[in-house]
Amino acid sequence: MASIKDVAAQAGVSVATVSRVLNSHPSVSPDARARVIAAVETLGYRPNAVARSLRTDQTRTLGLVISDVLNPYFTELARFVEEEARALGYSVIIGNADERPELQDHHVRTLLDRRIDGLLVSPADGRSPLTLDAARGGTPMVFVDRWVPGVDVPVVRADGREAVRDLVAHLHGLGHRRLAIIAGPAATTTGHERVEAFREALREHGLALPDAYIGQGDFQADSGRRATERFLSLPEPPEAVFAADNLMALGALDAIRARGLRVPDDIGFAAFDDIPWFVHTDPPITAIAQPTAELARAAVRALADLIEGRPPQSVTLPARLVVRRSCGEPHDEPHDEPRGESRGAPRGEPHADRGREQRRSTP
Amino acid sequence: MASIKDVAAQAGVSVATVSRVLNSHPSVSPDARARVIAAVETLGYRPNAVARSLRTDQTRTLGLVISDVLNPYFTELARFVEEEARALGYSVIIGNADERPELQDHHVRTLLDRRIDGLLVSPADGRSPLTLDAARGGTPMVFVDRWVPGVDVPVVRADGREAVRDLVAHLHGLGHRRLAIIAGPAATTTGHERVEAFREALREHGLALPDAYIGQGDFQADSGRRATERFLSLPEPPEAVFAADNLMALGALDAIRARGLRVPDDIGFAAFDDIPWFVHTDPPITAIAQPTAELARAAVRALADLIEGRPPQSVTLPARLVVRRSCGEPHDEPHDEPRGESRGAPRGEPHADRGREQRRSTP
DNA sequence: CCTCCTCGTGGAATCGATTACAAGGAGGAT
DNA sequence: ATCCTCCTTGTAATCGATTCCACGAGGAGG
Repeated sequence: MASIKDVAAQAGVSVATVSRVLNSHPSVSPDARARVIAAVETLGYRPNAVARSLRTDQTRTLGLVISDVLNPYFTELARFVEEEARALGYSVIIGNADERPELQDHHVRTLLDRRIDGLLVSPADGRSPLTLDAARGGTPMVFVDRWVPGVDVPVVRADGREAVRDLVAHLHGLGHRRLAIIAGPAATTTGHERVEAFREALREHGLALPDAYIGQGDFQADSGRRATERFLSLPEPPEAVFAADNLMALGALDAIRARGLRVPDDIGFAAFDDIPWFVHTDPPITAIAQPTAELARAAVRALADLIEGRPPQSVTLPARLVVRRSCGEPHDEPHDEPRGESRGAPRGEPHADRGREQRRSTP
Repeated sequence: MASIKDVAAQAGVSVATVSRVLNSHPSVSPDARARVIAAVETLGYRPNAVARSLRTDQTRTLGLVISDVLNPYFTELARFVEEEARALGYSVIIGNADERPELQDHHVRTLLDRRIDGLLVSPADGRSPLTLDAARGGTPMVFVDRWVPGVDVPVVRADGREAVRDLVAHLHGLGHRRLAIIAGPAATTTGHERVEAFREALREHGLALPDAYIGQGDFQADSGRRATERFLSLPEPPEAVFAADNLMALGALDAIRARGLRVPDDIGFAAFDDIPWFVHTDPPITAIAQPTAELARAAVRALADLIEGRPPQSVTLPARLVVRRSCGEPHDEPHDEPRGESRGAPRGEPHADRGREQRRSTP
């Protein structure tokens, strides 16, 4: 592969001049510039990013460590992160922790070894010392979605408290009283925050959240399945189950279906994180949607600010409840309402069924 | 951040010795080795991968350019690719082309600039000259899933021909005669191969595939929606629709639902690519499943072979039909069969509903 | 006791860029 | 004509590693 020396030789100038042309430094004569450009063209030269990074001590690369690529929420996040980063002139390297702390460490280490300019982390485990060392060691870092309390790192996340309150009001309004939750790992903020928000919302309705109604999950489908099986085996099983992420929701649905039960007739159901498929499940699933694109953009901007020496901003955006049919039919709608063509969604709507959905802001 | 010089100074040896210890070169005295290791420890030294890459001319990194991260099939592929690569001592950088040729070019260029050791590509557009130039330019490359004919690059892919034939037999057996397909872009191999397989299978049953029954999609949900709307507006709409990937399937379901039609009663439905959610849709969707993990592993191994100078192997694995209920109830099963606990799947089954599924190999 | 090998070690070149510094030439002001 | 600027250019140092080569010490063999 051609190097800068080859270009210099071909253009009859020194490597310094070639470099100046490449970096659009002003003091290069039009003649030299033209000759360099021609040489670059004929040789098909592309600067070696590795060498450049070594010299300039910057890679124009961001690391993104997410907890689980197979989780559509994180996939979407990753996609928007890359988009915004590209707009700001950065590349993104994704590390998938698979909800395993040691894998998270592996990726953080690898990314640090590659001297990425900054790190976007959604910690699978807040206790990993490696990540915190990196932050203290001066690596620009921003937490997305999940964070670690007590560390001086900007946080970009969604606040589901209001939406959870709306959800509980919705469930309560439909007559459900025994409400259970499948929680994420306690080592993650999203793991216990969602439980606390749920517990608090229940209290507002004079309801308790017994331990038996808290399933310990790990944000993976299997744990949702197991927790739900346990719920259903209880002498007094819950009337509605709330899964704290969409993968555990998948597992929970598996378990409910395996029992031969029907949602919402036999049991109400809702999930955190909204994904396109929730419109097409049987029945469509009531979910709490996060503003993923905005989160991604805010996180990248905060990280870029940190890297480029501007003051970064922590951001918290509200999640919102999207009501569908998995908790029961709303009272004000007839049960066997005809579904004609007239109900078709207008063009441009991302999902046709959204016409039936009700969005809640505050009750 | 500490460099190799700092370690050398701390250990009282030269940088050469430090480097030898780091690369476990045999001729280092036990004493020196111990001092270096201690120095590395106290300084928290980690070798700079950028500098190392510049010198050794290898990055131990693979590039993976996929057509769309939001497509669960590719996400899964990416996950397994990273897993296998990690096992072989490589990192992976993912580039998401979003089905846009110019974005694919952007990522290929960026990855090449970073001097990745090899490239795994699922071409969004076979006509992109950049990718082919790279292949001819000597960059180790392997095509996954999609490929470009007439280029000397190993291909790892699934062959859906048999499974499509099984699907058509299944549809025919359920009485469907007017069958339509939502195709992917003609510029991709998977785009036209699936149509050809479908057409051929229809011919075996004496059925034709009129142009009106071929929807031109682009592997994105929206195109599936539009194609399906067009099908349903036909004077003689198809009795069953086959979507060539899971995202177009999502769009197609949106369109069917918007019309107030029911699957499978009003229209039969099937899709290429099986995803976990297909078990929980209304109704569960009959799909053609690809052996994603095996494809990913084979692709990474082929690429590693190429990089490390061994002869690489092209691999083609069969896809297989997974029958659920979206094409109609199988004749030999009662329609309103009771769903008791006895039908629950055994523990350990990834998805509970699989108990109901029938796997076909050949009709 | 001398020679030859082996082993451990350090010096220095190298990878491909960027950039500080010096130097040469052109042009304007005096 | 001389001096001073400004503009352009090249030489060489540098980033942090790896690795070739040379050198000295020490042991084996003659």
